[in-house]
Parts: sequence; structure tokens; C-alpha cells
Amino acid sequence: MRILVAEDDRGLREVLVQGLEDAGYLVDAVDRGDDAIEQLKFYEYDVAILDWRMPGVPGVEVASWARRNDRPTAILMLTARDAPPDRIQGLDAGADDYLVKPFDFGELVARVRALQRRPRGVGAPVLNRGRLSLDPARRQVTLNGKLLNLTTAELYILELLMRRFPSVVDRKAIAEHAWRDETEPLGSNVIDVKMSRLRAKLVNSGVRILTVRGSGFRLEEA
Amino acid sequence: MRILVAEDDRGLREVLVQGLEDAGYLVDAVDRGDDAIEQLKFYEYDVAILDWRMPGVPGVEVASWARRNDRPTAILMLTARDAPPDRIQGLDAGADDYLVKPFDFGELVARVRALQRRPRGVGAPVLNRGRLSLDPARRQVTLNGKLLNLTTAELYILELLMRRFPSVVDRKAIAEHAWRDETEPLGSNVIDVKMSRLRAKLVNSGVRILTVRGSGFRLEEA
DNA sequence: GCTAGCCTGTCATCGAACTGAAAGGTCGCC
DNA sequence: GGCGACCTTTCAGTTCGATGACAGGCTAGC
Repeated sequence: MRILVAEDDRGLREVLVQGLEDAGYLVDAVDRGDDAIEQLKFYEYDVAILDWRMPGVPGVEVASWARRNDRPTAILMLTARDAPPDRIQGLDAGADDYLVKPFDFGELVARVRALQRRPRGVGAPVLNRGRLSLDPARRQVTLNGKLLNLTTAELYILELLMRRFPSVVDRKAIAEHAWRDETEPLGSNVIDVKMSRLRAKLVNSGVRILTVRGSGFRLEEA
Repeated sequence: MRILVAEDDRGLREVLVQGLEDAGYLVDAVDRGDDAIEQLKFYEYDVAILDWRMPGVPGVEVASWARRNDRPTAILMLTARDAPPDRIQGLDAGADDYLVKPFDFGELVARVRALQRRPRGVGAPVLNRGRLSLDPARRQVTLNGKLLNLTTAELYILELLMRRFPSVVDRKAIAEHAWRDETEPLGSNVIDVKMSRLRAKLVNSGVRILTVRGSGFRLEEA
């Protein structure tokens, strides 16, 4: 297990390195954000522990760089700022978890363990496919920068298809994610209707919804 | 995006449900740990928000149940206990994230968003043979990464042949596996027909269906 | 409070895909 | 050579999905 620590406070950095090595990890440490990016370019770390404030590039920037470049590294952010707005920004930038100083070292280790249990290859906050771009936070989709006018249900379905790309998504999953009440009584063809409407809005989007008979639907590029 | 809220404090529960619904999520709520497990059995939630202390079964128990049973749901734990040892126990039990009361609602939403960005857990093991790869959970087959368009019956037959590889599979077994309903329908040559069609789709797949005269069929590599 | 507009789910219809029966050809074994 | 097992193609019936039309519900704006 390889971990990158990026922290400018020397005392804290040494505590982290020492403690994590004692816990059995291989640890590299840097004290600048731009150095962190350099390291991330060349090694596939399992976890990166980033300080919020750092010389060079701040932790958030490092996190969003890693996200944009599809680095397989889980990111744990450290900060002294406890104000929720900041923390939100950190999480939305692509951090996987968050810890506020001062923190208990045992808890840090526990969170690192929790992170490495998670499957890797996390997707970017914004889903892109073809000429489409779906922002889950804003609940909106753009086609070549132009806003697409999707209904709520359509957006849920499209989001699901994009998240599961290129897998087949079955009707049950679609129904459960896009509607509230239903259990199994899908005696109607609502899904088909919504698919039809969604398809109509996706012409020329670089993306197509394919039917997999008997199984469900999946997205296809081009 | 579907969320389960398990919280016994009625006031907080209603705040959570209302707030999350306003944020665009589909929310179900229960006030007992055992009810939470029942819900998790039946629906594939994207995220479950669990209170630490609850009537019935505590949140940690629910989390570890979900982990043991490979539920695809990410778990966010809520607690009033701030002592790190407790928090560590929560994370190790299988929680994906953690929030201490009282918390800022905006932060809760941010954490939920961070959780849902992660890919879901792994499903059933994938069968590989030759250049073929069959995913039983998704009910799809890929040839060199490209999706093969098999009908339901063809897929069942192929799955059986792959699972039994390299043994011979007799016609009776094939019929029973691919048509759950019938018992003695072997009055026609349906199986032969399906085999023929399946073979046609398996050209150049690194795999061949061999006939064992008088016994059945088996798969052969290369 | 009313109206226009959008969203939703149901239905009917059309078309495409899948299925199984049948017919005729091929092959292996005696 | 004969026979039975197996292979392939064809064809029609059926199932499943796509789509346009419609009515009820909800909302925003007046």
C-alpha cells in the first residue's frame, strides 16, 4: 500500500510519515502542492493525504487535477478550516474524504483503511460522454455547452446510464432510481415511453441509447 | 438517486428527508435498525444514512450486515458520540463515511454527493474463457471488450457451458437451464437450432462448441 | 382562481426481434 | 449403404419494444 503525504507543516508531516510507516504503509512525503502533482504523475498511489493550504498549489487544486486526469488515487483532505462551505468545496473538488485538524491519528488510519477498501477508478464529478456533459450537483445537462432541457425523470435515467457506462442497466434498476413509490407493478410501459422521449432529446449528442432485449438499456458512444 | 435514512429522532429524520428531497434525491425513511435492513434487502439504494443509536439494531450492525451481504449501498454514519474510538469502529464496520452531530446540512449533502461518485461494489464473479468474458450479473458477454448481442436463451446456454468447462453438458441439462419451465420438451430440435445460432455468434472468440455425439456439448478453447 | 404549458403515465398500434417447428442436408458409425 | 444423430435454413407465430396520441395533474403567471 503506497501513500502520498502532502503537508507543509514539518512537524505534522513527520508525525504522519512515521505513524503511517509504523502502520505498514509505504509513504512518500512532499511539502508543496506542485510537488504532489509531480509525484502523482509518476506513481500510482493508493491514497493521497493532502493538506488544504500548501505552498505552490492548494490541496483542492491537487485533488481536482487528480480527478481530471483519472488518477487511481483516493484522496483524503486535511484542513484546519472547519467552516462547512470549505469542506463542501473540498468534497466537490473530488476529495473522497475529509479530516479536520486537529485529528486523532487512529482515526486517520481508520479512514485510510476505509478508503483503500473502496474500489478505485472513481469518476469525475461531472459526467462526460460524447458531446454530453452532465453535472449531477446542478442537475443539468449540456450539449456542446448548450443547456439541454430534460425532465427530472429523464435526467435520472441519463445519469444512471452514464454512471454505469458501458454496462447494461436493467429496467428494475431504472425504475428504482428514477421513481419513488413503485415496487414491482411495472405493468405499464412508462420506461419505454421515457426512453423514447429521452432518445429524441439526445439526437446528435454523440451518444445513443441502445436496447438490450430482455435485459435493459445501455449507452453507446458515437 | 435513491437514499435510505434510518434515524429514530423524528425531528431530525424529517429534516433529513425534507432537505434531501429538496436536493433532488428520492428518499425513504425508517426509524429502526431492523427496518433499515429490511429496506436494504429489498432496494438497491445508492446511499444509506444511518444513525449510530437506534431501536432494534444499531447503525454499526446495519453497516456490517450490508458489507457482509455485498449490498451496493454506500453508508454514511451519523452519531453524537464524538470519541475517536467509536468513530473508528464505525468505519471499520463498513461505513464509508461519518458525520458527527450536530452537523451542517450542506456538508451532509456534499458528503452524499462524494459517496455517490464512487463506483458500486463488485458483483458476481465474471466468467472468462478464450477472448470471451461473461458477466452473469449484467447478463452480458463481451468479445475483446466488445459487447456480443446474444439472446436470453443463448446466454444461458453459453453460461452453462462456461461454468461446466471443460466437461460435457447433456441436452437435458441445457434444456432445464435455459427453459426453467419445461420438463420433457425434447420433442423438437430447438436445442440444435439454438446451438447453431450461438456458434455463429462465437466465431473468432477463442472458444468453440464441440458436439459429443450421443452425450451433449462441451466448450473447447482456441 | 383561472389558464396555459409542461410533465406524467396509459393505451393502441406498428414494427422488429426472438422462438420453435419443420424440412432437407451432412456426417459418423455400424 | 443405411440409419440415426446432428446441422442449418426457412418460415410463421408470438413476444417485446418504440412511438404517437391522449387525459389527468401540477405549476407559474396573470
